[in-house]
Amino acid sequence: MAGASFWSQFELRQLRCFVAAAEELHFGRAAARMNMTQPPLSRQIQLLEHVLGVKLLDRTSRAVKLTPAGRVFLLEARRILRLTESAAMATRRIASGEAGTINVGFTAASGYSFLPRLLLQMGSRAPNIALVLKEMVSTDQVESLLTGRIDVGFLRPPIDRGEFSHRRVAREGLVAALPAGDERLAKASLSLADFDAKPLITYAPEGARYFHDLLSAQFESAGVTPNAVQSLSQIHSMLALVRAAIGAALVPEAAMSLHFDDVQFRAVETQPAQPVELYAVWRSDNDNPALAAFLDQIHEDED
Amino acid sequence: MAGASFWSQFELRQLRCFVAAAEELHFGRAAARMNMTQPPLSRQIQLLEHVLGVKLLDRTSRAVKLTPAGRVFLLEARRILRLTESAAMATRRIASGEAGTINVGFTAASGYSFLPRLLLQMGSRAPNIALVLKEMVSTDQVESLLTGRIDVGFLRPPIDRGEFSHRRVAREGLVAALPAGDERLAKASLSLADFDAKPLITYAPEGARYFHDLLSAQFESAGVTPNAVQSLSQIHSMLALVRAAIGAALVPEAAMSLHFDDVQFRAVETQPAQPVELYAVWRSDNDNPALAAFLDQIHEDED
DNA sequence: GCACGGTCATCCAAAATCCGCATCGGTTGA
DNA sequence: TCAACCGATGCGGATTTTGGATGACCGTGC
Repeated sequence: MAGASFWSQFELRQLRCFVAAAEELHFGRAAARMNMTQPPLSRQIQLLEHVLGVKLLDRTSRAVKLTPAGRVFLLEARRILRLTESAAMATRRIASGEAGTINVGFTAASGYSFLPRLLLQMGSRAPNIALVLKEMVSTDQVESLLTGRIDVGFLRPPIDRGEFSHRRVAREGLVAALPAGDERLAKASLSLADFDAKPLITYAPEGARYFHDLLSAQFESAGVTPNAVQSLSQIHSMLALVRAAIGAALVPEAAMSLHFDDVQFRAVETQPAQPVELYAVWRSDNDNPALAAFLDQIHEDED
Repeated sequence: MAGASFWSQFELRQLRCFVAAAEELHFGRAAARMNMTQPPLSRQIQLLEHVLGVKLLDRTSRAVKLTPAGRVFLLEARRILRLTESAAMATRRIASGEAGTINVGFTAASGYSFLPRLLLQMGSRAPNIALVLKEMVSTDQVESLLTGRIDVGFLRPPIDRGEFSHRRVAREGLVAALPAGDERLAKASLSLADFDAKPLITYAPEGARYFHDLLSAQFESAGVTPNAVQSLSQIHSMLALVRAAIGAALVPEAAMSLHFDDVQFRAVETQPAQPVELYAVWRSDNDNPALAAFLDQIHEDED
């Protein structure tokens, strides 16, 4: 091979040598600062100049001066070196979980109360972890967890997949949403019997399987049969129908943060008292370091 | 020596290897792209990971994947490499004179006509050369040239220093500035005799030595003695006095671009016809590559 | 179930690089 | 004229890097 020494690119070592020399304007002192002797420093700078094809330092035996091109390159070199430092720092922070990005899936209902609290808490305790929120129903969350589109999902049971870990993050009770003028508003709290044979807006089994099954079980074990006048899957749509006095609805407590004119809420006694559960679910083999820091912030006692 | 291998810093070669591997997600192909074999590429990436203290690539014998930290570092690495390219490019352009910065000194009078034309021309023919303009009198320009505060000065003769090079860039005639109503306005052009014993605003020998000496010599060789009613060094101040009908003034043609109400100009015949000279002056040992490109744009025939 | 192909890590000898000592050439100031 | 200083260069030795051979591991297909 003819020694085609094509080093068309310089190295950071050369930049560091050059910056030291340009700042000291003295090869000996620059070499001392770089913990080496003067000859190798001279060579590194010669190499850099050769790669660039540009003379950076005007050196006489008595004085070292920057050329105009050297002045410009000094600024660039300092910027590059700063960038390498910050890149290393940023990457270490990502790896340590101190900073990072987490893609979060959540159901509409969890967005009413749980998620805002969580965001607030994350903002103060882990300000460098960015959360990318994606609203999707529970089944889509499972799919997205498997493909890695989200790191963690907030969803309703059941969670069956073996490759998932999960943690219950919230429990809440049911409340009745009643239209203005409903006679049950006179009571401070209701029992399931108060809904027997009364018009009730219920959950669609396809779009809101969890709430549908939950209410079905509750009413069955209480021996109560409400009059299902309509079934929907979105809570805010249900409240709109309540407002129109189509019937009552049973919604999770968190939905009380949705304010509708002429719709009022009353506690409902159930067995157990807080039957509505929300789980955080993530892949056990998720390697996002920020996820651990995130999960540290998720505890049920927050509710 | 205990092997205190403190390499707390990575090298660009490692970044290039990492970017190749991260883009190919295959060590063999990445090595081929880097014109080397797979083992050294593996080592470079291991070294990089060791320096950062962060695992960047998840490698099984079947697949290579970026870790979250690796994804972030890939962006940073690409940015650093882009920056090195553009830094080299920019520096080469500076060195070739294609781009750069030139500090330019100029006298107030040269700013009226010559400098605007020059700026326009430079803007179209050498758009990457930035001109930093500093107005100063000729003596200050000489001082600034010596200390390097300006690369080139536009000034009046004499230029005596041996370390300077110079080039005449403009010659122009003298014109008379006359107040409204002056009887000499009836003539199309004047001779120096028209100023004999008439009130004339002259140049101060300290602040405007060149014009003072020029006019003194002109009048003396013509055998004319005007009545010097006032002496100033700034042309626009002189024109203000002309407007107030204090007297006439002799100014370079370029000053005609200064418009004063009630001040009109008439050509004045002199010997030679264009006695006012402007020179570009620079240090012969100035190493600013942009200066050569700049001087290419400076020719007397522009006037 | 087993052989095979593919992939990345490791080992090791050879090559390349880098370092530092000694020295040179050129300049400055005494 | 000489001594001191500074950066460049030559050269021998230490260090690092390279690349072929090999190993370990894992899917795949027969």
